[in-house]
Amino acid sequence: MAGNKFCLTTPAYYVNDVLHIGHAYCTIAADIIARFRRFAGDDVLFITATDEHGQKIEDAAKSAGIEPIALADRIVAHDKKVWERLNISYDDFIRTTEERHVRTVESVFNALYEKGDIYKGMYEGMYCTPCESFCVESQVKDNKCPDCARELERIKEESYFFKLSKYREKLLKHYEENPDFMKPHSRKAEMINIVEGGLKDLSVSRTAVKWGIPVPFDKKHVIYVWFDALINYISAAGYGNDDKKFSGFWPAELHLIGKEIYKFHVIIWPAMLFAMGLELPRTVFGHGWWTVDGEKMSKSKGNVVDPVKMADDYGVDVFRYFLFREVPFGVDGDFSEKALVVRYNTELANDLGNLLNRTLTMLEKYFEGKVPQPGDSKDEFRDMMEKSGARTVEYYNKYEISSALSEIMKSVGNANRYIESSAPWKLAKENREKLKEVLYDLIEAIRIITLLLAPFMPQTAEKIWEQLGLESKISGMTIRDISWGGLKPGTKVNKGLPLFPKDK
RNA sequence: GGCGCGGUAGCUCAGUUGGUUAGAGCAGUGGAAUCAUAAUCCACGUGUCGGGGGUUCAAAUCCCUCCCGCGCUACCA
Repeated sequence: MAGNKFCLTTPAYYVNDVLHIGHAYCTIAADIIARFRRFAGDDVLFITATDEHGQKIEDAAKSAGIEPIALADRIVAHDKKVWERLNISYDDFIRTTEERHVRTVESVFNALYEKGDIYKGMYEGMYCTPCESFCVESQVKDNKCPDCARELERIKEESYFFKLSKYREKLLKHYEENPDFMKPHSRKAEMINIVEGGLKDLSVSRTAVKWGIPVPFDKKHVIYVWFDALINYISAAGYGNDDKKFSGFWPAELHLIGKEIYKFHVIIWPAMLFAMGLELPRTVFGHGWWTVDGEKMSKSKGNVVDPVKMADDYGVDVFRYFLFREVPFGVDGDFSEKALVVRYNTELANDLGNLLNRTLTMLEKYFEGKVPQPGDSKDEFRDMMEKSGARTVEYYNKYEISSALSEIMKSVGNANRYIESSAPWKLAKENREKLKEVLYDLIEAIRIITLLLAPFMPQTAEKIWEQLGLESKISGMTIRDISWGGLKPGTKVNKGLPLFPKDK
């Protein structure tokens, strides 16, 4: 496992909108996995991106009275601050307006054109002149525009097409042979149906749009934003600009995305990669969506959750914890501050925070704050904790990060129960040797729990680490350090303030 | 319309390839304990597993059908 190259990505976020809980959710998930992979010894390339071309940006810039690139610059600066605030450890942040990306897109477009997988044709569709846009035909009723309800006309427009249809069988074969290509599995059937039902070639250029990457050999066309944006994954991985890097990091292990853009990532993008002769990412994981207090999130309702505000009000780690604790990773869920406060009080303050606090207090009280010499017998508690740790690692490996977190919290529960059943306060009077064993077990269990929890709550983990009195930095720890017995007897603990105070 | 995903305890949800009296957390009630942020631990659930039908020795789990909620339906992300 050690030394594996591990590339993972978030989507390229469109810069016409301010980041909300949905973007944060996806990026934090990627961050958790990236942190775990580094912990597991992998050489990680964690890529996030912004998608900056297209009609929407052009329009937004116009109404703001600035150039599109100026608008994008502004949003990008903001996004970077948000990611910093949320403790996102990305290795690369690529913008689709960057030179390295533009050149890659151009060369891909050229290559596919030469190969014949991109060809010039006519796009025919229902066009709404006032909206200046084509409408999705299946949504058109009575020849009226679904957006503005005005009359549509059927028009033809010159366009370049990507031969998506050519890759139908190859895609189906790939799905068949790689059961973990699409995760979670509940999203699979629909995609297979779509592909089986037949694929139409995809229009990949626009003449009405100005803000984008021009087709290299036909400048009146601009490359369709999706075709452009998807390529960010390989331009950031080094394709066309750093071959050595690219050969190490591609194929990506994981594309993390929201379910709304699943189709682009399991049908269109793989077909593009086939056309380029590149390998497909190992896994595309489509996570669910958040509602807020039971309602759909929307600007008009004014209930859009601002991740920075949540981090300010409750703490970054608490927010990160909640997102993956409340809802199984992959399905839809509901966000509410009320639920967040309940989890804070019960699980973080009462269970985890108090576990650390009571254990350190006993250590101070009975052993002057020094970790005692453990017994050499392998007890039931230790066995249980080791098994739980192994399960946690398995879940991480499968990207079932909510299950990983849930397993960690089970360990916390086990430790609290162990205190009750062994009653150290009695042992202090009756059985000094046994007391040593129990307290060593507890403090060692906390150390391991902290390592496993660190990808979710990096700052909290550091704080616990300090309180445990450990000299080495937690960031330097590896997966080998979760094996039992790593804590040296004699270590002087350093009890501090409660991790999760309850005066909220 | 087509395709897909859901409908399990008051609430939020787990339930792998069908198999002992259907589980967890939260909330509620009672109790124990005192190391601790009055935190912790234990005990307590007559749930039509959306409705109906079927397959089977056996179904929340497979098949059919109906009802309800949600999403997608391809190129203004």
